[in-house]
This record gives sequence, structure tokens and C-alpha cells, in this order.
Amino acid sequence: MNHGYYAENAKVFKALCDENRLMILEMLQSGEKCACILLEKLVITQPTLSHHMKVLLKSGIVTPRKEGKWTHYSINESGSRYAVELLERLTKVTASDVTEQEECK
Amino acid sequence: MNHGYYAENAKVFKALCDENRLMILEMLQSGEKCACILLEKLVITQPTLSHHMKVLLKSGIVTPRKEGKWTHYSINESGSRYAVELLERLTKVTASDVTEQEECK
DNA sequence: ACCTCATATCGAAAAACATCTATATGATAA
DNA sequence: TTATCATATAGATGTTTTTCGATATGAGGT
Repeated sequence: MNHGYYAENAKVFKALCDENRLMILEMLQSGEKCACILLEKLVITQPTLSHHMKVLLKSGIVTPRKEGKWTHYSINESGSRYAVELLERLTKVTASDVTEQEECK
Repeated sequence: MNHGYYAENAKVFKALCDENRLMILEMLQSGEKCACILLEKLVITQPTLSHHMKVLLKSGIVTPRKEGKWTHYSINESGSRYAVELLERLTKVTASDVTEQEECK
């Protein structure tokens, strides 16, 4: 539970807190998409898309597939399962310390 | 699916992409905590904690309970269920458009 | 009424992030 | 091997976020 632990977890959610990245994710739900397709549906430049894809890849939620000049992106099922399970774990209430509650007064 | 839709969803995840807020969430897992308890375990000032709690409250993941001078915070089960379901929804692959795939060449 | 303590708000500074233009890389096609 | 196209990287800029110190608010206690 060192510094890196929280930073690693935060990275997964950081990938999800930009509107354009949420739109990208939505487009990938219906299947793998080429960067060029994503680009023409979003109102951002190519370098900005490249930046967003890098963030999504690093979070583990999306995987790339190179094919010649093109890069195709798709939702990584194990990565997104990890994210869902992480969120479930983080918000699960154990409420085990009713007795060990510290006082404020 | 207007602008606000993505911004609203992003807000939920924005609450989760700060290391201090993840630590706060972890502390709340074992039950309701007073702000003063959270403050003494984190290396941030009181106004900064106040800011983080506001972000968590607005996301719906945490609820407050006022008791005299103190404010006690706890994980909101319906709010966090919403967040988990949102993430599941966003990463669910339907892969329905194998035929409607657009060409790149 | 006054003092004290817990929390919230304000305003400023610093850090992180999204975005752009320009350019580099790396692959295919001529 | 040169030109072209898709994507990546570099560097600059504006915006958003985190953080702080100072101060306001609001609830008890004296």
C-alpha cells in the first residue's frame, strides 16, 4: 500500500475522466475501430487522438492491433474487468470497525 | 448523448482519479469516519481535505452526516453501485458491427 | 455574549492535463 | 529510392485541478 499502489489505481480511472476518451470507449463497444475512423467522428486533431489513445492503452482498458500503416483499437476485456473489479473493491463496505471507531471529542 | 452526458459520466470517474481520494475511500470502507480522523491520517491541510470531500460528495460515491461540529462521511452504496454499473456499461463489448466495419484504404 | 473548535470558502500559486502546430517515424506504393 | 499516407513525438499554450494560507461560518461550551 505504498505510493505507487494508489497512483496505479488512479491511472485506471484517469483514463475514464475525459469526455473524448469516453466517446472513444463508446465507439469501441461496437467492435474494433481504426484510429482514422475514430478521428473522423471526433472534433479533435490527430495528435490529440494519439495522446488519448496512449492514455487508454496505458490504463489497460484498450488494446492496439497494428496492421500495415493502420492501428486498430479495441476494448481489452481483461483490462476492463480489472477496472470494474477494482472499483467494486474500492467501494465495498466492510464496516468491521464499529468497535474500533475513534472519538472526535 | 449530448455534451452533458459525457461530462456527467466523466465526473464520476474524476472523483476516483486522485490518490488522496482513493486513500479516503479506502478508509471509509471500514465504516463511517469523521473528517478529523481522515485529516490526521493524510498529509494534506484541512482546506484540501474539504475540497476532496466536496468532489467525492458531488460524485455521489460518498455521503455526509452532520453531528454538531463534526461531519462524518461514509460510502454511499447506491452511488457506488451506480459508478460500478456505469463502468460495466461503458466497457461492455457488443461487437455488433462486424459487417458495418468501415474501410481505411 | 464571547471563546473555541470543526469545517467551508476565498484567492493565489503550482502542478497536471488537453490541445494545438510543426515535425519525425515508419510503412506501403510508385 | 522517393513520394505518400497513418500515426507518434516534441514543444508551446491555455485550462483545469490540487494545494496552500488566510479568513468566514456555524455549532457548542463557558
